[in-house]
Amino acid sequence: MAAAARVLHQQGVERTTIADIAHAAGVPVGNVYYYFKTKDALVQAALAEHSGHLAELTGELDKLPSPLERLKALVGLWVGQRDVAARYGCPTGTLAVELDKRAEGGMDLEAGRVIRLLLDWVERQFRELGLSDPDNLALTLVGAYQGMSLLANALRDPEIMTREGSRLIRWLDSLPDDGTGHRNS
Amino acid sequence: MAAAARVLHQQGVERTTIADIAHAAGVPVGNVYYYFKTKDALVQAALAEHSGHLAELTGELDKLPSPLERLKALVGLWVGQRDVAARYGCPTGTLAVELDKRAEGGMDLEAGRVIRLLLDWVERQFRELGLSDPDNLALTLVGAYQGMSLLANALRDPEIMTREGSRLIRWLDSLPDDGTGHRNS
DNA sequence: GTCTATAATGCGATAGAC
DNA sequence: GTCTATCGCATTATAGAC
Repeated sequence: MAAAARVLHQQGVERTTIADIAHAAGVPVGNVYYYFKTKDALVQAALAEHSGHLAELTGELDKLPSPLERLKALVGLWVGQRDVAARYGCPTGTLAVELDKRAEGGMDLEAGRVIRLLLDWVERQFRELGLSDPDNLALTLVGAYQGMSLLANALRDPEIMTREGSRLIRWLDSLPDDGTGHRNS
Repeated sequence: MAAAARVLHQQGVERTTIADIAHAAGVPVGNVYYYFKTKDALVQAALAEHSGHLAELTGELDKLPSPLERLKALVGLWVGQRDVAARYGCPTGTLAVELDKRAEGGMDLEAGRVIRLLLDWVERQFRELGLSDPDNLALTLVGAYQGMSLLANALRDPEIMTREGSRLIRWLDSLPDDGTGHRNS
C-alpha cells in the first residue's frame, strides 16, 4: 500500500501499471492481485494511506497548545514539502484531479473525502479561535495550499511554496485573536 | 482542435482516445492522424486552444478602463464558470496536473507556460495599480483560482467558487489604491 | 500464499484503397 | 485529402504450477 501510494503519486494513476507497483514493492505481479482484485482497489488503498498520513499529521499538530500555532505549523509542514510539491504536486490534490477524470465506480468523490477531512480539521481550529465563518476560512487556507501546490508543480518552482507560505503565516497572524481562544470578528 | 480541447478537458488526457476526439469532431479516425501525427500533437493543439482563449479573454478585459475593474471582472468570469469548474476543474490547471505525470517529450512544462501567461497579465494589472510585489500578488490571485477550482471539482460543489470569488472581490477592493493608478503600498 | 505464463482487450499508429 | 481495415504493443487480469 505504501509503494502504491508513492508510485501512484509520482507517476500518476493512468501511467502506473500494476507491474510498476509490484516492482516498487518487491513482489511479483500476480501476488498483487491476490490482495487487490483490481487496479481501482489499489488506488483506494493509496487513498487510505493518504488518509492515514493525514490523521497522523493532525494528531501531532493537536499536541500544540493553541489553534493558531497548529495552523501555522501546518503551513510550515506544507512549505517543508515544497520540493515534492514542485515535482509531483500535492498527493491528494493531484489524485483528486485524476480520479475525477477516471469516472468509474463512483470513486471520483473519494479523494474529495480525504480533502474534506483536512478542511474539517482546519475549520475546527478557526472555530476554536472564535472566528466567524470558520468554514469559509478553512476553504481559503486549504484552497491556497492546493493552488500554490499546483502552481509550484506546473512551473516547477518550489520557491512559490515558500513565498505563498510566508504570506499565509502573516495572514494567520493578522486574524483577530485576543489570546483567550474565544473571539468573534 | 476545439473538439480536442473540449473532450480532453472533460475526459482527461489518458482516458481520451483518438477515436473519441475524431467522433466529437465528426471525422473518421485516420483523418485525425493526417493533421496530427501523434496524440501528443493533439494535446499541444488543445493547449494552443486554451492559450488562444486566454488571449481573447484578456483582450476583452483590457478594454475596461481601470486595472482594478479588469481584475474584478476576471474573478467574475471565473465564478461564472463555476458549474464547469465543479464538474471538470480548470481546463488549464487540470491539464497541467495530467501533463506533469505524462512526462514525455518534455511537454510537462507547456501547460505551465499557459498559466504563466495568465500570471503575467495579472501581474501587469497589479503593477499598474502601483502596488509593490505585483508578482506575489499575481501568485496569490491565480493560486486562489486554481485552489478553489480544484476544491470545487473534488467536492463537486460550485458554490465554493461563489464563496471564494466574493472573498477575492473584497480582497481586491481592500488593496490600497488612490484612484490615480499609481501607488506604492 | 507465492510466483510464472498467458489470455483478453483496448488503443496508438499505419497502410493503402479511393 | 478522406476514409477503412488492421497491425503491433502495452496492460489488466487470470490460470494454474509450486
